[in-house]
Amino acid sequence: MNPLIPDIDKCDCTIIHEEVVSKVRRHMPDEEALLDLADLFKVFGDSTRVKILCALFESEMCVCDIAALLGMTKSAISHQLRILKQSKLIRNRRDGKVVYYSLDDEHVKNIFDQGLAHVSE
Amino acid sequence: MNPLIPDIDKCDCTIIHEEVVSKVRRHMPDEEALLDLADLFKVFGDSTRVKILCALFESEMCVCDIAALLGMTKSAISHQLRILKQSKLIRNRRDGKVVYYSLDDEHVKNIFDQGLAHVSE
DNA sequence: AATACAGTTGAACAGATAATCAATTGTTCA
DNA sequence: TGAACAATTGATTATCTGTTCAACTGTATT
Repeated sequence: MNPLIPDIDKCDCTIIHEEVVSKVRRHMPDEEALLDLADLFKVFGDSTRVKILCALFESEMCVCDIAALLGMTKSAISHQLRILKQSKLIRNRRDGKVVYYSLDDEHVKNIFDQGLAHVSE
Repeated sequence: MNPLIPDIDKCDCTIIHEEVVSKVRRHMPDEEALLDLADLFKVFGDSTRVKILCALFESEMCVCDIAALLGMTKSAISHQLRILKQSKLIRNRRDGKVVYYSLDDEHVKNIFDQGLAHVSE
């Protein structure tokens, strides 16, 4: 094995631009950060969750409200709210029988705006 | 059917905050834009594609380079590059036998930076 | 205590998805 | 022309994921 090109023995091809690969490798974020980043975008990658987040940009809402807004069952919404909460994107508070959900992150709006800028081109 | 609350007959619950729901509904982006937005984030929601995009932040790369960098087969990389290209996030140019890929969108970096800001908290 | 209702949960099913493998295309060079 | 290699493609398979359904929890009200 060529000692100059470690960690790439799994690749089924000849290295064409060795300097480029090692330069890029030095600048890449940690593996763990990239996995977390992909997981975050995975949460954004569902239209139901996107709609929920967009709704919460405007106002705090209870599960019933969101279900009515999106024309879906409370169960389906609740499952998605759980995922959004696990990702620390939303928070909730209980008032009697009603549970209100709201945004818990200031980055989401920026991310969505940039995303909308891309898709509307 | 109550004419004051259209479009929500599929919901299995009593409307609790009718004013909130209709106010939010007025401010929501178009259904189509939200579906496109979710599809865009779906593309970002895979660690292989995230790594490819991060790599291309640094430098134009050929399929071989990317495969070597990530320790994956050219085939697997090529499949993902196709998805990224369909989403107009990257472009390519051919030089002889080699195909070089590079970024084709200025929003991606901003989106990733905001995303990394969220996950690193 | 009993009823009503907002919300949650877990199992199950259908649809989507990413890596693998084998076959193929496209280009260079001898 | 044919060998070599970068890259692409389609089918297959294992895995993941979102909704549905039924059962359940928690709180208020009578």
